[in-house]
Order: sequence, then C-alpha cells, then structure tokens
Amino acid sequence: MSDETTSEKLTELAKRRGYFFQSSGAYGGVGGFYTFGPQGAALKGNLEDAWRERFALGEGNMEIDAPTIMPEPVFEASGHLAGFDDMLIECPECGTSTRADHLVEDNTDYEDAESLPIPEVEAVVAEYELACPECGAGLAGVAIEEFNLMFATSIGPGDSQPGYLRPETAQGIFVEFPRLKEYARNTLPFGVTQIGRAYRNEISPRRSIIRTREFTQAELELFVDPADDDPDLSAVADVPLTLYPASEQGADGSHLETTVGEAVADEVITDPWIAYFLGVSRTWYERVGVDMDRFRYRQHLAGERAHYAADCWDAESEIDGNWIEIAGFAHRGDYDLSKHGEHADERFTVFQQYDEPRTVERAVVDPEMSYLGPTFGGDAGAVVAALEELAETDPEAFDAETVTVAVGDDDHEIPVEQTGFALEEQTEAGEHVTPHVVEPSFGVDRTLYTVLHHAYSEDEVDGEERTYLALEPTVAPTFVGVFPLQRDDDLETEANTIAATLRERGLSVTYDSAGNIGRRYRRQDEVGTPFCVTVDYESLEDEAVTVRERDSTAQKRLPISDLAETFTALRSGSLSFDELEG
RNA sequence: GCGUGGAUGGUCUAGUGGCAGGACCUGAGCCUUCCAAGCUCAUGGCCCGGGUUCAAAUCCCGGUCCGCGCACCA
Repeated sequence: MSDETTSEKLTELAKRRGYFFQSSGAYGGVGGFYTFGPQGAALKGNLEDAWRERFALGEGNMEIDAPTIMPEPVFEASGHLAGFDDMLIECPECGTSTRADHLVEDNTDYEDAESLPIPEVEAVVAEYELACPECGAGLAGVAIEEFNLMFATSIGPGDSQPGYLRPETAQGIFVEFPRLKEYARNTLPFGVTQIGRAYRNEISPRRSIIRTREFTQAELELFVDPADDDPDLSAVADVPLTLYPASEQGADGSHLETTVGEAVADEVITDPWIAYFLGVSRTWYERVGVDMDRFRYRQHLAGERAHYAADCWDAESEIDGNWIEIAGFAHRGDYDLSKHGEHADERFTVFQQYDEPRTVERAVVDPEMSYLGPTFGGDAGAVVAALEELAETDPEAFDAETVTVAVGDDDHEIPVEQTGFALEEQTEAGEHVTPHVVEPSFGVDRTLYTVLHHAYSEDEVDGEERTYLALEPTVAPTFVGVFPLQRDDDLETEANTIAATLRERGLSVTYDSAGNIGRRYRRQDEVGTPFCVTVDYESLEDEAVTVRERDSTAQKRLPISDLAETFTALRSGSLSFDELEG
C-alpha cells in the first residue's frame, strides 16, 4: 500500500469510474453538493432497495413520499426554526466566530440563551462585558449574526408564505400523522418509512460525501403505544453487537462485545425497541457489505442527546481510523406528535380502546352563568375555565362553602352551590393516546461511502497489482460483464446474445470487447462487478462459457442455458459461487 | 466562518515570465485462444475574474472549489 489513504484513492476512483463527483464542476463547483454518476446512482438505488426490503416490507411498515419543501409553521412546531438557528458573534480583533448563546450561557446565569431574541442576547453580551474566548477582546456592541441551517425559500409569488427545504425527512411523516393513522385503521403500533432528500446549509461541508448540504435519508418512524407495545426480541436475541456505551467513552474506554439479548438483560441497552432495531440493523449492514470489524454502536453521552431523546445510539463505521456516524437510533417519546398537536389544527393522537369499558368517577362543574356573569363581568369566562381546571386537579377544594380561584391578579370567591360541582360516573371505552416514536434514521450517502470504502481492496494476480471493489453481489451496481474472448464476429455475436438475454432477466450487464481479456477483467474489478462471462471458440461448440468470480478470480465452466437462473440466485444471495458445480 | 496548504488533459503528475511535457486511462487499427503484454495512430489540459508586463498557466489582488486544524454538526 502507498502512503495515500484509502479515502484519497477511493475519491479518485469514484470520480474516474462514475461513482460520485463534485457537482456543477463546469461552473467551478459548489460546496457540499455531489452528483452520483452511473455507478453511484445504481449502487445508491440498490442500497435503498435493500433498505426498503428490510425496514419497510420486512417489518410490515408503509412507505410514503412527502415533499421536500414545507411551510414555515411546520418548522415552528418542530422546533427547527428556533433550534436550527445559530447566533454567531464575530470577534472584531481576531475574527473568530463564536456561538453567542453558548457564550452567554457559559458566562452568565442565563440557562437558555438560545430562546432569547437576538437584541436581548446582544444586550446581555454588553451588560456582562463578555469577551472573545480566543483573544479576550471585548464583544460589547458587536452585532450578532443569525445563521439558520435550513434553506429558505418562498412559496408562490411574493414573500407572503415562507417555506423551507426540510432538514430531515422525519417531519414529512409527522405532519401527515392524522391521515396515516386513519390509513393504519387507528391501531398501534404502526410504522412509516421514507427515503428522500434532506437539506442543511452546513457552515463547512467536509470530507467528500460524508458531510454535504443535500443528502439522502432513509428513516423509519415507528409509532407505538407507550403502555402496551413491545418488540419481539427473540427474533434478534442472538445477534452479536459491538457496543460503545456512554460509560466506556472516557479516556481509555473499550468496546463491549455482546448480543442483543445479553445487552438488554444487562441493561446496557435500556429501551427494548432500540435494542430490537440495533439487532435488525446490524444484520442488514452486514448483508450490504459493511465490514463488521469496522462497525459499532455508540451510545450518546448525556449532554449530546437531543432534547427529546430518552436514549440514543448511533451506528458508526470506521473510515481510515476515524469513526463516522452512519445511522441514529432514538426513542423520541411523544415529543414530535405533541408539538404538532399543539400547533396544528388536527389531533395527533390515537384512540386506544380498553379491553373492557371502564366506569370512572369524574369531577365536573356546570357553573350557574346567571350568577357568574353579573358577578364577575368580563372575568366570568376565565373563572369558568379556572373552575373546570380546579375540578380536575383538586376536587376536594369543592368540599368547602366557597371555592376560590385566581384570575389574573385577583382571587374570586364563588359559593360552591353556584359551581354546579358534581361527581359523575362516566363510562369510557378508551382514551386518546399520543403515540411514542422510535426512530431508526439512516444516512444513505454515508452508508454508500462506507460500503465502497470497506470494499476497497488491493492484491496481486500473477505478479500484477490489482485494485478491486469487493461489493456484495446484492448491491453491486453492475452485476456481470460479458465478453468475447477476442474480437471475432462469431464470438461477438454470441456474447451479445448472452448479454441481451441476461438484461431481459433484469440484471445489470455490461458488454466489452476492447483490449485483451485481462484488461477487461480488471476494468470490471475496479468498479466492483462480481462476475464476468467469457465466450470462447469452444462455446460455439459446447454451448458453455467461462464464469469468473471477482474476489478469487476463480473460473467455472457453465452451460449458457443456466446463466440467467444461476445469476439471479447469486444476486439474491441464495447461492454462492463456491457452491456452483463447474 | 477563521486559519492554513493546494488547484496543469478523464486520472495522476513534471515544469518554467517567452510554442505546456510525461505516465496511465480512453478511442481506432494490428497482434492475441482467459487475467492490465507489445506496435501504430488519435482525442483531450494550465480553476474563474482583475492587475503588473512587450509577453502571465507562472508574479500580485480578489473569488470559487478541495484537503487539513479550530468552530459547527439542532
């Protein structure tokens, strides 16, 4: 191996062989945007299909496809408008940009500076005479710049309706919850998946396609009844896991080799749903070609967790010695649906019927308005609301002669007989429940990068160096190369016929007759084509061809008539090349 | 965003204030009966804009993009 890192060699290969490259290169390029070339688009499609097969179809979930642009109120509800907003203050002396809200929180008693309006934060900076953490220059009077990570646009003519490109695909699922739960016939649990683009106007995109401004996510939002629903852990109990728990992430922490079952029993993973998906996902990652020796699940540290997440684990892959996040598994509780329930016009709950209707005693009020109205005038409505709330929270307050409620700064006394207080027996068939959300969220681009990186291999064949991508046949963008042994009309005709037949069977086939046979094998090795078929002069007599496997370069002789069926089986994974007779 | 290094055919790279070179790749032909062989020919390049100069791909300024460090990654 040379001094060049695998990432550098991979980036060059990706550009040259059509996996991915900088977008709009003819116009100087634009930061943080990449185009997937013919091979990359095919690989990405195959990965998405594999994900869909496992996480949508395989779990009985439903897939939707929501718009990438959504109106402002959606993001007011989700918290992205405020939370995705960074307040940056730039030091006039040294030019360092600092998060102004962090500066205030670290140096004053303010705990949630992020939620303050910008002029107020500027005032606090001035009042406390806060200084640049780099050079110590005073920052009083320096304007705070607002930077929102969401791409803004306007919907329709004029600017009356602002919209944003979604910063995650998840909101597209959450906002449609009222309709989706109808589709799911109001029963929990149910899961909704979506594969699509998301956009973040990153301050500095980095490291090839690892951190871009437009990327593809594959997300599953599983809606569960917090009281009732549990996963079938027996299905994944024996799946091995490499874990990096929060408790190990100190100076010399180590990985924990365990299984899903043991990790749950030992309470390393406390949430059963998270445990279930870690198991399912580990098996999936292995199947699409992630090297399990360079894969782990890392638990988020307490301070790193999003505000809504009770527990959170990331899937991480190792790239040139660095661990990068390729998926997140979060239990989001009822955060998202509650927020949308508060902001939107519709109900973000599911009515859960009890096994048996329940009779409950409920404190109710039926205030005498002919008394309250004249007595309290404009406050009467507020008094009624206060009485209703009091009946619910403290029914014993109605045991006295009079009831006191506070409206604004005034305390109002109401004779208890005027409140219409009663304890009523009611029959309830069920209740409205805000489902909890379990979210496995996959970064498709990063998964693709990991698969390529882990597949990148170098070896020697007959004394010649060789570079190949050991991609799994299931996801390899080109499945088979078909060649005539050399340029010859009869061989070329036969090879073309075979190529056409295989294409009809839905396989991705490339035909190549240029250069000697070894060169053509190496071309396919470099893009990761798992199999090659060579038609020679004998083929014209015995109706058989040489099939060559990429990783081992081993060859087997197979009847032409068997090719389509054999390749279909090799692609699905139900057959391996070693098992082939030949 | 700050700092720093860089940008030459598709890819990798040499080079200089005075006609831009190589290797690999790619295409055509010859040769070739299974792993990048050989021969002939061909296509294709100095990131963008401004300045200095008789002359700029080269020097200067600004920008774009890439790598790295810091910050950021809800």
